[in-house]
Amino acid sequence: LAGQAIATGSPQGRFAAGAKRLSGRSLETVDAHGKHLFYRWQGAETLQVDLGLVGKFRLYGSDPQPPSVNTRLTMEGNEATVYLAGPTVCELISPAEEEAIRARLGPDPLRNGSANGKRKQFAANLTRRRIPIGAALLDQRIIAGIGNVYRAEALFRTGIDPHVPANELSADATVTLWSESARLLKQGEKAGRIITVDLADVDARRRSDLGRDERLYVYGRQGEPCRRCGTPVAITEMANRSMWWCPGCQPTGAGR
DNA sequence: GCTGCATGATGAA
DNA sequence: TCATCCTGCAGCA
Repeated sequence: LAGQAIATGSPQGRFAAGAKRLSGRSLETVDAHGKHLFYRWQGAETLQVDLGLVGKFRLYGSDPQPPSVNTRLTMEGNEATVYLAGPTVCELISPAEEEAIRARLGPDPLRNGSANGKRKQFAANLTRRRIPIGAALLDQRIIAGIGNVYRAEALFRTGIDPHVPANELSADATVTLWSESARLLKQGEKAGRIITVDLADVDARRRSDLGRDERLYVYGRQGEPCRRCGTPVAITEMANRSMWWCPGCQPTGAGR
């Protein structure tokens, strides 16, 4: 859509004023910081989008389906049409407001910038928190872009006990956790879906077509035997969300 | 046709 | 810490 004039609309109506304001304008660039998306329009206005839990984009080429009545925003370009429904955030902001939002987000492993610098920022952010590391990973001010799936999977893969206080994580564990999170996010970006298992842990016959249940180690698998050690996967509420982990691979205090 | 749930964020208490 | 918002879909009757 970028680099061309876009026709916008809001079938659902909740973004009607914004859509009317943007319609016919040129979309200059699209950028992401963690889960926040920034559409920058001609005229120095930014459309900020955050999908939240249920938000969804639908993409079409030359012949789009009609939008559902719940579609918050439609954007039609020359060769593509995008529908947005259910976002937590969809609003027009100024460049200054965009900057303020960025300023309170933690480092995003998928953004350009010195990997070392971002990792150190992550480490510094952890030392100021006493909350469990499993809660810290969901706080977008500490690290931007990790959600409920990646927090469980990254902690499993690094063998860290989710209950260890963020400020008590060892330097080694902090480095490992950052680099593993970054690696998983990049892999997911490339694949277009979340895959955290090593091929070594997958039945050879299924490697080319992993079922949904085979792409992850612990997320959503309470009670099932751990794919690495066989211990039943545990579930704990942490930061208001379900947290899955393996008491065998992530023993009490591991990572401290 | 219902109900409950989901890869979240926010603002009040 | 909790309720609330937002949508679509699977799993039920």
